[in-house]
Amino acid sequence: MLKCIWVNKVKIIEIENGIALRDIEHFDPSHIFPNGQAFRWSVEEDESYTLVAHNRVINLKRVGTDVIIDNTNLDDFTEIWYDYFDLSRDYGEIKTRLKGDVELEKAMEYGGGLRVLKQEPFETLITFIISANNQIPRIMKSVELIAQTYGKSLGFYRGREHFAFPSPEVLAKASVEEVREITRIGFRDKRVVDTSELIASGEVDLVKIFDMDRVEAREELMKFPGVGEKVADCVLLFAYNFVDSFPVDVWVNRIMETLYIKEPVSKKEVGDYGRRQFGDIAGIAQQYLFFYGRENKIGK
DNA sequence: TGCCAGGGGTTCA
DNA sequence: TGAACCCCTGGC
Repeated sequence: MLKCIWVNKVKIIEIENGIALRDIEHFDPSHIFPNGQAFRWSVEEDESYTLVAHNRVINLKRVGTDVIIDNTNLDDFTEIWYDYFDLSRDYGEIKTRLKGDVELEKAMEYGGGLRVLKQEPFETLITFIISANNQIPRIMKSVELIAQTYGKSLGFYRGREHFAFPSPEVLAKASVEEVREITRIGFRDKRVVDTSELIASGEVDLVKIFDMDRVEAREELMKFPGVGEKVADCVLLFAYNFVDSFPVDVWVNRIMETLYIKEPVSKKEVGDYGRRQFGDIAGIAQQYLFFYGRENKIGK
């Protein structure tokens, strides 16, 4: 007899080597992953997405009105993936609140399956330090090389060996020269090792940041070398679930100038505008606009 | 073929 | 405030 549970209005059914989220709305892996919030996923030939996180490898695919998650079970879903995919949040209600904004309506129509992931803080911090003045394919390659070199093997899935992201302790002990040589992260090498050291030594506590308000948490994150305003805002949004955080990169800058502000302004002004305009869900609005704007090259 | 600009920013002067 | 920064890719 296959087990079936309900979690917050979502019906989850145990299937062979995985689970099915039945009739689930606002959840499409092809909107969630290519949006630059995560870097440890890959597209398979059958257009499903394989993800490495929390020392596990899972595979997701939208099939009709369901989302199929392979290589997992009900326990992992309730303990890990429910939070990871931000399933306690009512995206239907958020979309209703954002209605009336013409640009956002177009963006939500385009990327309606987006969700803001709640990723592991250390991995998110390091990957966004690597993202500075970098490009997504290269970031993904570097992060994979870090995992292969310093992380433990998670075994084979779909013919490939996968590796966990290493701990701060392991990365703190790595030599800067070796990190540069192996992972191709260039001048970001020292920032990655030094940040790992600050965490491994206990000088900065990533767990404590969960108890801070957004402004305080942002200041704390900016203590790390390689973390400026943009990287801090990304970590707040994608790891700590501060959905009022509004990261402004070159794309968001262009998109906001083109669709809303109608004149060139500084990144800081764009950030202030976004938070003022979209309030406590600014980060989610940012994700819809980013996906829509980048895929359609708005402002470029 | 080979050169050059530019990229999900941050740091240092 | 502005240049420099690793490395890689796409455009010419």
